[in-house]
Amino acid sequence: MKRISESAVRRLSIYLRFLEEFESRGLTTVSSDELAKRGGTTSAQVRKDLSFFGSFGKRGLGYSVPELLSRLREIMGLGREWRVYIIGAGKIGAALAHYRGFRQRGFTVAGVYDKDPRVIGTRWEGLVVRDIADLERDARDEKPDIAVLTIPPEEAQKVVDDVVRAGVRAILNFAPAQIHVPPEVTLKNVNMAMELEGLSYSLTNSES
Amino acid sequence: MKRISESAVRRLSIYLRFLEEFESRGLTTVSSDELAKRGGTTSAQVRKDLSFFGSFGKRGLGYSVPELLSRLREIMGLGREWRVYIIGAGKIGAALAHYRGFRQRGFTVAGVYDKDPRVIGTRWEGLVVRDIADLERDARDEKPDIAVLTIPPEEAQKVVDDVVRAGVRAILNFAPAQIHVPPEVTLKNVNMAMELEGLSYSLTNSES
DNA sequence: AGTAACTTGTGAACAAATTCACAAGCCCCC
DNA sequence: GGGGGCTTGTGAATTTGTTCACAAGTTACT
Repeated sequence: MKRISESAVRRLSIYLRFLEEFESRGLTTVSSDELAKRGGTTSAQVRKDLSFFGSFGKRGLGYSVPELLSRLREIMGLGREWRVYIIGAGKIGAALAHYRGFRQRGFTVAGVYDKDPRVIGTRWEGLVVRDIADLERDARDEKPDIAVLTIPPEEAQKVVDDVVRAGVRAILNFAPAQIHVPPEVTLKNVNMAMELEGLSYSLTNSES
Repeated sequence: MKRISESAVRRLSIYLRFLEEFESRGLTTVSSDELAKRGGTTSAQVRKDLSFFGSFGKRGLGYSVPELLSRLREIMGLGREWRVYIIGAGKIGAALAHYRGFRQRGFTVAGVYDKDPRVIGTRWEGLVVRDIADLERDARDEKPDIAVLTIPPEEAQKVVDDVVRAGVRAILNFAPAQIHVPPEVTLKNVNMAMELEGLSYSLTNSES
């Protein structure tokens, strides 16, 4: 199977969101053009993205909203529960745990870890904060699917090594650190500093 | 001037971070290969990215850390102060305001807004939370450079329209909503749901 | 049944981004 | 001052991603 680009996967996410909205509004079909307009892309792009996984539409008519929705959910792997460790009992982790779409899409917080002895043992978003020292052992045991890192950058690589050794296959990293993982592990970085710098760049270098 | 790609700007951010680290360790020169290894790219890529703005290196030697650092800072527009409105006095906004790198890179919180009457008027990260209804008027007055949106998706587009009308030229959007802005405004989206879905996708579709 | 109005799916053309590969420059040491 | 060992800067080649453009399928209407 040919590899789809990362940007295409992002677009699938966007289409999914619109389809959810369309469904809740009771619409039954949607055209590539409508999806494109809402998502800021072109209809050809939408069709190419979808055609990668099969042909789900009807010529002359468009796509069936419920069908495309269920196909996309399946493609994106949203049919099942994903168990997530949140490492770093801070504000970002809390925001994530609170986020409606998190549970809605099948993500469950299976454990929260921190290093600070004053925090360990306290309740946090309905869970008891565990000691980060036990992370690897617990992970071997509970086999979470995803680790979310919201800790200071200095400790990030060590923690990643721990969870990777324990078998975690996907990491969402909020620490402003460049993490290295073996090729079988998927790593996504979300870096606010980088986004801000991107804005700073475009504010500085735009002689539109 | 030819346009540099968005991914190239992101890489510049990464190089910048490493250079800061190298400087603090007292290193005076660095090669494209060292930057590449740390940043997960190739030396050719590093050189191409930098050559876009001029030639800062010395053949046989590499790049001078302090010089490249100051050049990159200048390129990225980090020499000055950027005034930021945070819209939505929630956890993500607080995480951002707390983030060391935020101030360090010249970003200052110039105002915090919320809609909730119970929150308006209270102190939040050293500032008094203002009423989101006054947003447009205040923005016309204070002319912030950047607006960070950490509010529910339903209200996001309206708020964006307000700040754009008031002259804001850059928006960092954490709301899981597709926002539309005129072409002269730079918009960056950070969408946790999307990142998680990306992980879900790769966990599902990896027969490595 | 025929026609008009749509919309998909997809090769082919195009554009953008990345990698290759190598001449040219620099430093150090003998 | 010449040679060896590095490293940059950059056109050219390659790979990857996007857009075009159109045949083919579908529905609705007469």
